[in-house]
Amino acid sequence: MDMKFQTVDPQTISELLRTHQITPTTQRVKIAGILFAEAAHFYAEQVYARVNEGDAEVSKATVYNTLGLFVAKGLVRQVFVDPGRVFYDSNTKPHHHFYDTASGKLTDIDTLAVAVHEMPPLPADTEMESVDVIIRVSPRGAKPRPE
Amino acid sequence: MDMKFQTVDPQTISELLRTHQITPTTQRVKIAGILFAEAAHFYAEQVYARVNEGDAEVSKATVYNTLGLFVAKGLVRQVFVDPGRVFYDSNTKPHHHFYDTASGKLTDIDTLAVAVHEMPPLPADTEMESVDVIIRVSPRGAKPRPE
DNA sequence: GTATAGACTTGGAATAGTTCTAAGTCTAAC
DNA sequence: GTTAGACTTAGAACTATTCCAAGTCTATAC
Repeated sequence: MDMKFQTVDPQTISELLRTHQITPTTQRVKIAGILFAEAAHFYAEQVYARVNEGDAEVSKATVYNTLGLFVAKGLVRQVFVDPGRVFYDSNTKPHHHFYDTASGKLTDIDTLAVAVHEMPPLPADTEMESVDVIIRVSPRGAKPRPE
Repeated sequence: MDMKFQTVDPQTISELLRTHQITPTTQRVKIAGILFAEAAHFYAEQVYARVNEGDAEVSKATVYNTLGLFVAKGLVRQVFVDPGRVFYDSNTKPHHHFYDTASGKLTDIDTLAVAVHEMPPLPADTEMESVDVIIRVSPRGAKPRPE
């Protein structure tokens, strides 16, 4: 069976899932195949569209369940840049993002290129989970707001 | 440090709105009064609840319209930290945020406390709009990945 | 092999936040 | 006092996501 977008060996994917305590079902392997095939950022709807492009048949509920599971297991991470649309990022190495507000496109920024220093004291009795840096950009010349 | 929900002089607010090319209507002044009364972060639902606490009567549509208008005019800024819930921040000075993922509380971080240096090259033909740094925190000892 | 329990998947209904729409109200200018 | 245009409104519509109850699969016990 050939899957259009999947360029990652299903065997490899299954192992990846297993190392994250995820039982590799058919649907999960397909979804992971899409997420890890290329360094891109997807939202649920896109994953749903891609996974059902060929002869595959995966329900929307399963796409959401699976993405949620992957997040819980630390396989992918969520990026919030847009109201009401969660991006899923399969790059788990620490990095940041450009967000083109006009096109809605997310681009990675290597952590080496941006440095946050002098971390401020955290609120009392809390521990840090993550540091997200989002640099919003827009096409040059397109003035977002008149002065 | 505890200050109750205080009101800002409507006269002052009207002037503030006018300097931002916003006609100060009754509803807009009330909403701005809430936003600027204290240094807090609100989402639409909270503004709607507050503005209707007394005898006021402002519709949900107007709350959304007004918040959108304020954003467009640069009076407040949106913060995206949570899927499907936009925070509105009346602090327009450059600053960043702590986000407590357990309580959903946003806290300001002065830019002086965090510095992003070595800005990476922007994607071609784009210009920067903003740099948002969000440091996610959770109560110490809490299960890192809630289900 | 068959039985079975628990995990997984499913379509569709439900929900939440937000936007849209079309009609009504207010206001400033004439 | 009319009127045009800006503003507000209730409720419908919309979108992303979650929930639910029922059905399917799969690994293990026999």
